[in-house]
Amino acid sequence: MESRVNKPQGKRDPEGVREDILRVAMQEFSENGLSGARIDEIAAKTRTSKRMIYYYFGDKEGLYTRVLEEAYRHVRGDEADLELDTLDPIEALDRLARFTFHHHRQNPAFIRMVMIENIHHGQYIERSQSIRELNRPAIEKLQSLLARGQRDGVFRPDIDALELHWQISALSFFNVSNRATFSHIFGQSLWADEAHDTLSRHVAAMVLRYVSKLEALARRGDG
Amino acid sequence: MESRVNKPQGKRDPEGVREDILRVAMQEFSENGLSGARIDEIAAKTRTSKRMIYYYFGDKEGLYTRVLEEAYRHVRGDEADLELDTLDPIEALDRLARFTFHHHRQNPAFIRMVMIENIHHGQYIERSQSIRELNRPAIEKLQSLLARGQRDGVFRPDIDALELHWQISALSFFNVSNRATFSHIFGQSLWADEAHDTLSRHVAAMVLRYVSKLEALARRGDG
DNA sequence: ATCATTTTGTACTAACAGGTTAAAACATAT
DNA sequence: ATATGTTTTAACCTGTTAGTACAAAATGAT
Repeated sequence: MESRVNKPQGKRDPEGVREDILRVAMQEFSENGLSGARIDEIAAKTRTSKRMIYYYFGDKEGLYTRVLEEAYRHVRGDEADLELDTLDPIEALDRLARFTFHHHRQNPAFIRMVMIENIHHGQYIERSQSIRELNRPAIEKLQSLLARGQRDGVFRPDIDALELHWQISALSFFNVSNRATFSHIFGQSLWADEAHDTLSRHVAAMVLRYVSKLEALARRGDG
Repeated sequence: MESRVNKPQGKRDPEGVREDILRVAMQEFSENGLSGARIDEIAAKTRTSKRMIYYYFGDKEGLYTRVLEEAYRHVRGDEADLELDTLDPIEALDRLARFTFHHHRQNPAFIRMVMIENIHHGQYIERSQSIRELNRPAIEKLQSLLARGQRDGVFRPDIDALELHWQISALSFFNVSNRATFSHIFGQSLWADEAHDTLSRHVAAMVLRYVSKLEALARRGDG
């Protein structure tokens, strides 16, 4: 999608090589896991050589760690453009929930990297300060959204922003992460294209119902 | 916990050996994944030898598949004793949600096996008919619970049992599966022992609010 | 011209890891 | 006892894989 802007005319392109390696490595790690991915396979799919992987990233774990960071960075970038401040709190929360659900669904490689990292008990993410800083702002935004809704009297006063973020994440993440086992057991119906919208609406509804005061719900008259 | 009842006095004990292997293999696979686990390591931790693993399970994938089945079997066994039929629908759903949340938290090895299997796109669970049959009844029970609540006029009529099961699972699963990354980014607060009860209550509340008619909620007067 | 950085290429290695060979010990039925 | 199938032991084999050694060259900035 977003390729580098200033490609050098000469034959050297260190940044390009790095990015090429990272792109291929993301593909391979997210598909096969840390121990499942093969350095030789990654090397073969880049336009450079195995030697360069070690030159730039040291070892397999170093490469994996950089890929993990890159996955978070790439995904959190998109979330900035939501402009929730311009909407009233209910609209904003509805939009946020649907966006998160949709966005996770669009980024299976990211989801898989996070799954893999959790299998490893988060031992590589622990080395990364930047990932933490990348994600914190999401809570603050949600916090201020909640505060607005509480000031307006439409949201319950005892809702915790972190917990709500957790709930939205859970519903959105699981939809991608557990699709294989869940749909083997219970069928594909929830993942048909038409069901996607429905599910997304229901997730948002669940969140809004949880957060809203009863009066506000009754006023909006949904069930 | 449940060890074999009739241990033979002689030196041979095929069933015991099988179970011993499965127990150790579950430990190793759930900890390290399919490609991360080591047959030699598994063998070393059993009271038998590597050769016996191949004798009983064919190859690594065969062993993994049996471990996966065993994980589902073990976990689904506990869910039968809930006796939801004796409670009124609201109580029953509350209890089901809390139980699921708690139960997932008590069985991290199961959660990890499911995560790992999803990383493999469910290619091993696909071979197992039994796992499907183990899980289907859960939906039927939930379906009849919903029907009761709808008959009583306390639940909304347009709630889908499969979708609701999915939602409860998502909230309960994510709590275990993503603990490492989530708590690295946002802190440990949601996983403190005291927070467990709170979170569990909130998950149940979220589910009940989603499912209930507004009148029924107002009558119960919770916010 | 100098010099650090980046790239290429090949061959190698040492450990590892999944899987096998072959034969012995055991249990049981006849 | 002997025959027969099952379970267990111990040593062995082979392909794979992360990572390196070594050597040299192309490039770009100063």
